[in-house]
Amino acid sequence: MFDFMNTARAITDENRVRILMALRGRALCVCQVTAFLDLAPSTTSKHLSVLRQARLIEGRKRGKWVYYSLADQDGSPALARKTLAWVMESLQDSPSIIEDEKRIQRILAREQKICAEHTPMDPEFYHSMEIHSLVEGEDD
Amino acid sequence: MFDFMNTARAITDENRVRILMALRGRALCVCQVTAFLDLAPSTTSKHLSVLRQARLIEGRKRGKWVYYSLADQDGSPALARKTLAWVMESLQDSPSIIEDEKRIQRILAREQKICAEHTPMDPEFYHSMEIHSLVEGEDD
DNA sequence: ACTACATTTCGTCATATGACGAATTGATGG
DNA sequence: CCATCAATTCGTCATATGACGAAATGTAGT
Repeated sequence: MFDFMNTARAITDENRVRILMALRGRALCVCQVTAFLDLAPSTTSKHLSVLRQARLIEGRKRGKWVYYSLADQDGSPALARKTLAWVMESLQDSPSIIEDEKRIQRILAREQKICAEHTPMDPEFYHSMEIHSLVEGEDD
Repeated sequence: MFDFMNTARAITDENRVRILMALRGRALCVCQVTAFLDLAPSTTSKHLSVLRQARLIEGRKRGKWVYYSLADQDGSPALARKTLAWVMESLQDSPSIIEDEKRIQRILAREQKICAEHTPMDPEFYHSMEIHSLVEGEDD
């Protein structure tokens, strides 16, 4: 019950739900999520922390940046997997989520012009271009 | 998105989740739910109102009493159905929920001694006597 | 070591939420 | 009609939550 309520509370906030949907099929670092949500970095960080504690997302450090992605299909508890499936299924056609996706695309494009290093380029990290194969390697 | 957040917020409260689980397979009136949760009637009423607005439960008036049951499989929106399925599936083995079930049984037994009319008896109302019939349809 | 930048932690503040009791509404039955 | 009981609505209060900025932490490059 505790775990369930913890998970339920994690998806109570609209910005956190937007983060989950934004992470479909890719990893984003905190500053990208911050730009996306247009919040203070500290606020974004807190949201990510809540989602991580609920085991809905995972963070991987890469140099200065921490990249967050949806929790691994296999490694995460059943509750987290079912919750993600429920959220994705419920919102994939939501107009505001589709708008968000466009917004993310713009942010990613802009970032690549300004600062190429920002997007991690090794294919090892990048098999998350499709929704199915979310970040696989696990080393910390 | 609005509907989704509304639904998500509805299941953020532990007492509301307990209500949903308590209503598996039966209808309960407000005073029974109140006894079950050990809350003030006004508080229970508010919780039920939130759940009903999220289309997760339905209320039917019977004389002085209002009986609440889980939302009908067919009549309710897909979001509500999926949400209920997710909650039921996630919590059906939870120890605290099993304890709750015992508590409900005690309340129902006691009530039947004191006031037999309290439990509605026509089969038309009782479409939900089994737990299974509520949770099983999970395809769309 | 020093600087720059990304991220996190912490303290604070405004608002949202859940609890209650009092008062209201609605139905039953004397 | 009036009393009674179930349920709801409303006002209030304490606490939880999400927002921010300031400060701390961590990493890379000079």
